[in-house]
Amino acid sequence: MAIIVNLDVMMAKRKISAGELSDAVGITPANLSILKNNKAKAVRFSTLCRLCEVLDCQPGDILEYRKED
Amino acid sequence: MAIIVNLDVMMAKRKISAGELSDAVGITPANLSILKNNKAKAVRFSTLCRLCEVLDCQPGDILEYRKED
DNA sequence: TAAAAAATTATCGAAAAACAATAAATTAAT
DNA sequence: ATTAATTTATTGTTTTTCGATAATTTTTTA
Repeated sequence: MAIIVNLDVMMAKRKISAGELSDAVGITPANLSILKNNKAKAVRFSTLCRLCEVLDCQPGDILEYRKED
Repeated sequence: MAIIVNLDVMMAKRKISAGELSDAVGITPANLSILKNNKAKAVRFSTLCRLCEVLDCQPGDILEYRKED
């Protein structure tokens, strides 16, 4: 029962590295890593917005609700 | 260029009112209203999680990235 | 159409969490 | 083995949620 952040799939599709993504989005590599590895407890819409913009995708491509766990 | 929170569609599908939803999710009606009317600047995953649980849906059913605006 | 109910907006304070900056540690790539 | 990239950790600042509450507005109902 958790929200899963899955950036890896879209990053692979767009062939973009964590460093490039953090740079394009405008957050530090450290903070992207926290988000990417499900250590974050919230997201600002401004950040989610930039992620969707750079990755050209929807929030649903990044966020998933899981019942188990 | 913004993240749109659209709870109305799923609320209509589940035939649940704002009052009932805020009650089931465990947040005040005031805070649900802020979220529901795009006045929030972030969401905690714990809140998004409970919304998905109660509405039996995915984050993508609630959050949308819009290029225009 | 008047009264009641529901929803929205506003304000305050407190707790939570993002985020930058930085450095250290780990992992991956060359 | 070296180098580069990523992850983890720490600290301090700023942002924002969220509860509580009240006032206002909108919607529903009698």
